[in-house]
Amino acid sequence: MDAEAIKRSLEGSGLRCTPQRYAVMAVLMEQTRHPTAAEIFKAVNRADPRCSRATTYNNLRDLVQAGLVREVAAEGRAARFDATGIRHHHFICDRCGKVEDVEWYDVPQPRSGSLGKRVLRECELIFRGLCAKCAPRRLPVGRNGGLRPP
Amino acid sequence: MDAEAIKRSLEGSGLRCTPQRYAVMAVLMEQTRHPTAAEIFKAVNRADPRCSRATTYNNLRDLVQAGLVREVAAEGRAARFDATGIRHHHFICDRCGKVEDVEWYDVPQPRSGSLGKRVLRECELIFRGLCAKCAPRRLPVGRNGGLRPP
DNA sequence: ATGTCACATTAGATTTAATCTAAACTCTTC
DNA sequence: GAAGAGTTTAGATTAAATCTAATGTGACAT
Repeated sequence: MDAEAIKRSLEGSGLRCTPQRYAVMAVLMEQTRHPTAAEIFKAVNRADPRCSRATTYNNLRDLVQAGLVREVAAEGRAARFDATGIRHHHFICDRCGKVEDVEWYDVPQPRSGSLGKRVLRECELIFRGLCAKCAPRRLPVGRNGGLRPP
Repeated sequence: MDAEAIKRSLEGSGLRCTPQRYAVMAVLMEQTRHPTAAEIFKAVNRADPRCSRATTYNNLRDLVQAGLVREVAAEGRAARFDATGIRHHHFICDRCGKVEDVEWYDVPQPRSGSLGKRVLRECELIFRGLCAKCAPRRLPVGRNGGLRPP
């Protein structure tokens, strides 16, 4: 995505396009994987050493609130983020913890009643296993994770 | 689950049934929700004030390694755990962050090819929205935004 | 242009979660 | 009862995230 588009999407959400905010957004969009907040800070701070940690975290919070960025559910202690506009599922590597995108497809709704009084907004799939990089070294001793055969 | 069953499942996995290990397991099994490591430590430590933090974390790690407990994928910085009895999906509340179980059902596999060289072990669904407690009020995250409750 | 006000940013301190360390304890087996 | 693997402990340490209080910036009404 080009600079203008980032600028427009920020301002469309009522956020000023400051250099720091822009940098956070740009780092997130050029990544295919989902960096942690700390990684984003390092990348932004490397590009402009005057950008502080608090600003990165504040901007991340603001971007999530504005809906331009999502926090990704994953194990591990560091929050991971995701700015891609396209819907996708996630694949988490058992071995290295990386979070990758998996092409989107629709998922059947839960049996009516099993959600009770809850209000459903969205749902996504989390796949687990070994990523392309970790897979060749050793095959897992896994059980079938409830997958329906094709 | 009763005490004997916990003891047996620990020993079946090659883990000694120590009072501390037992306590961690018991706390996890009596919870319908998925406590964070810190909450588990507090609960175990309240029951037996002599149980240290490191032991709780060690035991949690050992139990996950033995496959008796799973770490649950969720936003937020604290690891959440789940004594894997029955398979289930997860519902995460947008407002209060609680993680609840949703009845299990099988999920269709991704289109062949979209996983590439990755090795799939399991998959689960993550639903997002408002939990039964938060749904009726529709208030912003955190505190009451100055509105009088209904 | 200048004063003002809301929004942003900053360095550094603080809080919180998790992990590490080194010593001590406890079973089990010989 | 000595040896040794496996556990536990208190406290120190690391790492991530957040808070604080001061400062900077830009829009805009006067």
